[in-house]
Amino acid sequence: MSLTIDEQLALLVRGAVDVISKEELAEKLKKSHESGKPLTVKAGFDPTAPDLHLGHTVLIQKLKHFQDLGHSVKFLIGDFTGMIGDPTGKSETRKPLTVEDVKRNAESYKEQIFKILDPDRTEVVFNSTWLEKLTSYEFVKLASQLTVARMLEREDFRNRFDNEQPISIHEFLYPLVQGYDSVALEADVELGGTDQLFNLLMGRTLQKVWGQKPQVVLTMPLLEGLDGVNKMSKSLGNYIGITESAADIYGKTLSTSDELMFRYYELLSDLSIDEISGLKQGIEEGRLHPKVVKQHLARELTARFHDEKAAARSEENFENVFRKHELPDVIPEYPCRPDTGKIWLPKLLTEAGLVKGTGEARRMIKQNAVSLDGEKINDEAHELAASGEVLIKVGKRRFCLVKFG
RNA sequence: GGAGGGGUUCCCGAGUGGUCAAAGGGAACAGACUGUAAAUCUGUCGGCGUAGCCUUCGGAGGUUCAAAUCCUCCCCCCUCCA
Repeated sequence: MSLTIDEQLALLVRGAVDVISKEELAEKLKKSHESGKPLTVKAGFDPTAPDLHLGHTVLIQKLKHFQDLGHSVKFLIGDFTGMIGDPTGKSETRKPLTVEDVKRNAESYKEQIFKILDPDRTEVVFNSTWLEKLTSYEFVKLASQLTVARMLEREDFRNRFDNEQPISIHEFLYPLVQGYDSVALEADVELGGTDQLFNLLMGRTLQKVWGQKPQVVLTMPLLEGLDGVNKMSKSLGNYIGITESAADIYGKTLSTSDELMFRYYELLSDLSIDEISGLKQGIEEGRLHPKVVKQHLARELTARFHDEKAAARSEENFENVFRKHELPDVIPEYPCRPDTGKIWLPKLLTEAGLVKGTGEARRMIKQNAVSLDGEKINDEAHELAASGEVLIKVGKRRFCLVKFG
C-alpha cells in the first residue's frame, strides 16, 4: 500500500485521543520514508498471564496500522516492573513472577497478538534485559532527572497527595523505568492507553536527557466493557476475549446495547468514519434496522479472530437458537445410566452439568425455565423414565441431550 | 515507636447477644416484553430429594440455653502522629 504522508498520518491518528505531536509524527514518517528506515514503535504490556480482550485490541490494532505502513513494533513485556509489583492504585499484592512464568506468558502473548500483528515485523522484548543491568548508581542518577513536583503533575498522584493518600516511592520509579525503556529501545513512537499519558511523556523527557529525539506519544481510548459503563477488563467479566469461540464472540457482540455498538464500531471496526456515521444515520432515518447493523459488526469481529466462514456459521446458529428458538447445531450429550428405572429431574440436571446443584435445579424448574423435549416442566419432584433419549433445555442457552442406557 | 479504623455471603456494604442464611445496592441467573439486546417489570440469588436439616460473617479457643455480635490469643489490611 502506498499512501501519501498525509494519508498515512490520517490512518495513524484515527481514534487516538492524544497525539504528541502530529507534526513530529509527520516528520518522522517523512524521514523514515526517505531513509527507508522503519520507525520503532513501542508498546508495553504486563507480564502477567495475558487473556487479551477487545479492549487490548484497540491498541494492538493501532500497532498493526504502523506495521502495515512498514514500521517495526517492539512489543515490550514489562517483566522487570512486574517483578516489583503494580504501582497504580492499590491492587492486590502480586506474587512475584518467576522467569518461567514470564516465559510462558510471553508465549501466550505471541499466540494471541499474532492473530492481529505480523510476526515478521514484531519483536517481543523484555525490559529486564536492560533494567537488570543498571547499577544502583545509574538508577539513582536516573531518578535525579525528575523532581517530585514534576511527578505530582500526574493526576492520580496529585489527587492522592492532595487527599493525603499514601504514595509509595517505588510508584514514582515506575514512570521513570517505563520512560527509560523508551531510551533503551530508542523508540520513535510509543502507544498506550489514555491512562498512560504521563508515563508515555516521561519517555520523551528522558530521551531528551539521553540526547535522543523524543518519541511521539499516541494514546488510545479505553474501551468500555459489555456493561457499557466500566472499562473492559477481565476482572469485571465484561469482556470479549480474542481467544474465545466464534460463537461467543459473535453472541457477545450481538448482545451489546445499540448505544455501545457504535462505540465498538468506532474503536474496533475497520469501516471508515464516514461509513460508520452513514450506518448511524441509516438507523436514525429508519432505513436500517439496528440489529442488521449490529450483526455486521459481530460478523466483522468474529471473522477477525476466526474467519468468515466461522462468522457466518455463528450468525446462523445464533439466529436459530435465539430468534427461531430452534436447536443449536452442536448439543452436548450426556450418557446416563441410573440405578433405577427412573431419575429425579433436579438430579439429572445436576449430573448433566446444566446446573450447579439440585437447589439451582429446583429454582430453574420453579421459574419455568426447564423443558424436556420442548415441554415445560413445573414440578420439582418430576421424575422421568430412564429410557431412550431426552432433550433438556434450561433457560435460553443451556442444552443437553441425555442418552439413557 | 505512639494513636486510631477495619476484615461480613461473588463484589460493595448494613448488622453489635436471640426475631440472621444475615438489610440495601451491584453483578449474575430465570420469566415477561423485544429486534439478540438495552431499558423496564417480576422473581431467584450458601448447600441439601428443601414446610426441615447442615455449613457460613479473617483464624483458633472461650463465655452463654443462644454469638457475625461478648471475652482471650493470633493473622492480615488501612490511616494519622513521630
